[in-house]
Amino acid sequence: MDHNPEPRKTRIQTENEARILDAALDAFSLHGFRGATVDQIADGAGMSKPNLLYYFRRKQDIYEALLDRLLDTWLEPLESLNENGDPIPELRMYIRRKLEMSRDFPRESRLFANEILQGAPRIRKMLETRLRELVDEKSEVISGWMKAGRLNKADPRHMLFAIWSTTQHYADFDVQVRAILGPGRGGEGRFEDAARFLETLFLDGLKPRA
Amino acid sequence: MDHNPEPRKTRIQTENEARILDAALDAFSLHGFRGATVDQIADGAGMSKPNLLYYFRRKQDIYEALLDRLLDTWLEPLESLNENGDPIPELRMYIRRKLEMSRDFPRESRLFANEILQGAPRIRKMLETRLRELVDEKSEVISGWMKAGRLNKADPRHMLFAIWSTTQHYADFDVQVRAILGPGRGGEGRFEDAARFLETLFLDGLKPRA
DNA sequence: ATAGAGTTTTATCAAACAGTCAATTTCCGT
DNA sequence: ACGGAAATTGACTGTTTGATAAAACTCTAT
Repeated sequence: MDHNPEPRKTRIQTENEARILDAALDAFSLHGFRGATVDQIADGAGMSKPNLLYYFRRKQDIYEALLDRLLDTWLEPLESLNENGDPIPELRMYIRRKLEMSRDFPRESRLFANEILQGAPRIRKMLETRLRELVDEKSEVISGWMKAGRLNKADPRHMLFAIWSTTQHYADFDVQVRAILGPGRGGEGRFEDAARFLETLFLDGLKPRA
Repeated sequence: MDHNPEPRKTRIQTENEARILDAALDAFSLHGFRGATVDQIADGAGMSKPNLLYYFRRKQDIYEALLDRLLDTWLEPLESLNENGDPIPELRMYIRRKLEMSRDFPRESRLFANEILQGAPRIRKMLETRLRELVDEKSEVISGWMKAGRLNKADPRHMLFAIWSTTQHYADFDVQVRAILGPGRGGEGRFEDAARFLETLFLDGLKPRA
């Protein structure tokens, strides 16, 4: 009755798939799906193109495997926004974690940015279902906090957009950020500066209290 | 003595260059430099590929002409930030204008986003010189406002990053924004909702006043 | 050690690609 | 209306690209 539902992976298979996906992340995050080439990925993974295509039969398969694999990681911080926590620390934590993801996984951020920039042809469905439901759910939570007077009243969805955009900016626009901050301010400390600024912005805003 | 410094442009030349640049903006903003093809652009411009290449000899020339042409437009709102104005209205105006640019020129925004995402190989120099100097100058203005107690103290450069990222998000991540807001909230009104939210965020923040 | 699955390589293909060229057609000032 | 400049076209080139086939090699469980 066992019709071989999950072919067991060999050591080599596991290793090579990992190398391929890593090289593919480099290529796709930098050039987008169309701009990246299989040769480039094979080169980065240190193997011949036909050998790469032995593991992933089509270029598209590599790309989709990457997106699949990264999706959960990407949404996890929002998923763990806790309705029963204090709004301010919850928000602070969410912003901090999103910023850390930009610092630690910039390629992943750029991969998603590229995909969405190009019209999200391969994850449109996911955006309209899974992501939308998650945002709907968490928007209710935030809305509840606002109605209880524990947060200023504002559109919770646009609030999430603002958190995403400001934090992901440090991965997606890294080149620009570093060009502007220069070698001094643009070093490793830039993420702490960003964290400090974003905390001020999201909690207090910029208008001095009268 | 006249060694033909600026060959006069004919009517057809003017028209065709405009059509090409428009079609190129479609293509490059959606697929990036490497992902867009000359055939695609020629098709969009309604002419044959050799004819297109009669006006721009290389693909790269079209791309660079686009970037050149759009740069001034793109930086203009920041350039017109007025040191002698009131900080709050100045900020409000700047955010509003940047948001309007996302609404009215989403392709231009995506073109720059693509270029920077891909490491800014063709505008790196400009980022490190012209843009950086502009930001330095305006950061001083903002810093002055903060020192005078007319704005909360915060890093002015990261403040600009926040304004850029939140406003451009509505152009660059438009697909995602619309997927999440749905047909109801995602209609034309989304920019007014965004404007309202961003004003609340940047001026008051989210923490209720004690 | 060996058989067979698993892996890698060489050789190759057709399509897509950026760009060229010579020949033709259209435009426009006189 | 006409002559020369400007514009357009079809046919083509060399290269890159994604993908395939089959042969050769390597690993591993027995």
